[in-house]
Amino acid sequence: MNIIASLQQAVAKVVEELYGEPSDAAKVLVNTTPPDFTGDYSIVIFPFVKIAKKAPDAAAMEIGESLQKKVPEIESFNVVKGFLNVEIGDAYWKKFLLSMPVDGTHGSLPKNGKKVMVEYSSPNTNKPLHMGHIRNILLGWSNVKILEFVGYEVIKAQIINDRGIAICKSMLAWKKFGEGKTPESTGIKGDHFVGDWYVFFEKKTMEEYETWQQSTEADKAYKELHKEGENEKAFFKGFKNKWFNEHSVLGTEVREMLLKWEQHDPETVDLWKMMNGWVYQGFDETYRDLGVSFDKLYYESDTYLLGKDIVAEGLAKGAFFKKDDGSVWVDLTDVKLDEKVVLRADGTSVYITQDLGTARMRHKELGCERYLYTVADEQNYHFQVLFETLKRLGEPYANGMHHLAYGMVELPTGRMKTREGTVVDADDLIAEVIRLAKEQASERGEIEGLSTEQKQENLRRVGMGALKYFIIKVNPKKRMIFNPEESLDLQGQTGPYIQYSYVRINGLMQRIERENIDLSGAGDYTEIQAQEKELLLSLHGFPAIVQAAADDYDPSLIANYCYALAKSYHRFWHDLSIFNADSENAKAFRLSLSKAVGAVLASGMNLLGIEMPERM
RNA sequence: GGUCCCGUAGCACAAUGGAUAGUGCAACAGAUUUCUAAUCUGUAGGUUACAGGUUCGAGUCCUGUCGGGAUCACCA
Repeated sequence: MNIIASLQQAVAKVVEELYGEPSDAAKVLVNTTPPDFTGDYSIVIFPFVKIAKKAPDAAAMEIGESLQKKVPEIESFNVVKGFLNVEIGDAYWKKFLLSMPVDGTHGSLPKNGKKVMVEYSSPNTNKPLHMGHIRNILLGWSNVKILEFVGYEVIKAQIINDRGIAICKSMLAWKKFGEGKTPESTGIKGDHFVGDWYVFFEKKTMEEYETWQQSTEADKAYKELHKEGENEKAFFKGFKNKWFNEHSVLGTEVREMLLKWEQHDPETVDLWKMMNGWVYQGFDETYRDLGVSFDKLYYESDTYLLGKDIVAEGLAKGAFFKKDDGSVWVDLTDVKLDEKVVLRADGTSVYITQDLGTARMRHKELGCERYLYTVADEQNYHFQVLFETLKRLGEPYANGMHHLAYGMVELPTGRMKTREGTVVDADDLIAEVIRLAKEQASERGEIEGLSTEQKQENLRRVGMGALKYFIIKVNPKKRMIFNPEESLDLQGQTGPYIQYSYVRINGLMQRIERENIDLSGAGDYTEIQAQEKELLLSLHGFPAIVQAAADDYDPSLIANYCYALAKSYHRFWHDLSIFNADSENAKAFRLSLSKAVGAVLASGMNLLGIEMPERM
């Protein structure tokens, strides 16, 4: 058994024996001892002083003495201000190290037979992926890996928002002004190509709007509708949506196009398929660069009409009610949410209608125990409403629903805005960080003995490691500020820092192989140093970190863990000789320790979707 | 205005209610006859927004104030 669990149980037992009151072993607090104190683990004694009817230090001494008799691994203990610090004997640590798997399975759990779906990315097809998508994708992917690691079968899914007015704007712009150009003919990546036409549409619309503002019609609208003291500029800014819906030629045309699409007009559907096809080719490339994939693709064009049957059921069950105009609502005011419409008066769906339908359809298809929706926290309210509504409908999977919410990514100048051109494009960012890695590598001089392809691949991993680590290390729930210029450091608390410690270990492992070094003396090493103990404690704690990350859906815990482990390793490397160690046993031990650290680093980073370079 | 989230060093981020609030960047000063210096060591930087409360113990929990953000569409 894990020593921490042993300590917890022993403490609970000792407390009961000494003071006659049972206590919960799981609630006994065992921390790693801070560096300034002696010991490996510290047990917090304060919770027991009341029942002990003694001063904290006296109770701690008493518990410590009984504990030492019960737990043979305890070598010594000391008491400081109500903390019981225990030191674990080297025998335990050596045994731990030699029994720790180095094949990447340390901390993993056997298959538990349960299924989880993780939905992530879920882009719109009218524009390329940006910084915000990257956070979403890395978070989703990382959760997939972590859940698999602790035993779940995970289904990776995305819903592609492939329909609606937005994609029609791109389609219309291309049809009117595209002159038959294609991504192929222009050499522009498909998703960017289609996104460019969306932007072009917006530009043309603005031109039309500005021209219209000179018309007598506009003059009339201003005179009739402007607020007291509102000048023309302010008025027309606020009037834009109304103008687009009621006066714009392009607006009319694009709405006609959407209508044609909904009526399955063959020409429109063909155009839609062709342009979305371009977008998917582009997305595939970005997903490949990010190293992610999906098991299930859902298209909004297939799901947007779902959910009406559920609404009818809900109405019959009395979970929903109908208003006089025929619209259907759910009343959630008793749980501090509002009344929400679930079906329009004309019988057409709203956003939540299709989400209700999609949830049921997916459960029927996948039968998962849990469903995770990786979506930005601006939709918190929507998911509260969705999940609560599913519960009221009595859907059997409703309690397994979870909104994996994450904070928005902002720039130092504020939110990213398409219109202001401040959106950080995903592909640009990926290219830039790899370029940066190459630039910095060339300043460091050549690595010998590698082919050009190997070098390129290593540097790609370094660049992507920097980018991914920078994003995934932040607690997902928090908003994050992304500074593209300053943020992609390759020094300090970064992906490359961790990768570098792995590369150092990799060098050792190659030498072990080259020189056919025997590691069997590791168990006979007798003087574990502080730097070594630090590593052992860290390796020992990895499974608990993974479990916490899985429980909280929080990969940043693993990111911070990997950094701490790498930092300990760099210090160990600096302070202690490995191949030139004082004894053969020390050498064997340090090499074994290095091997274990390398395995856990690679495994931890893999859970974050980060690959390790062999050399750098 | 209602609801929810956030406020930690110049900046970016840590800290299951536990010891003296940590780490990186930026700044300054050092370390390479030794397994890769994308490394290591040191200096400086804090009334954890503010005011109360609960607790043996509060950055963390509760209340209020101030500041920031999200959301409250028959949009998605």
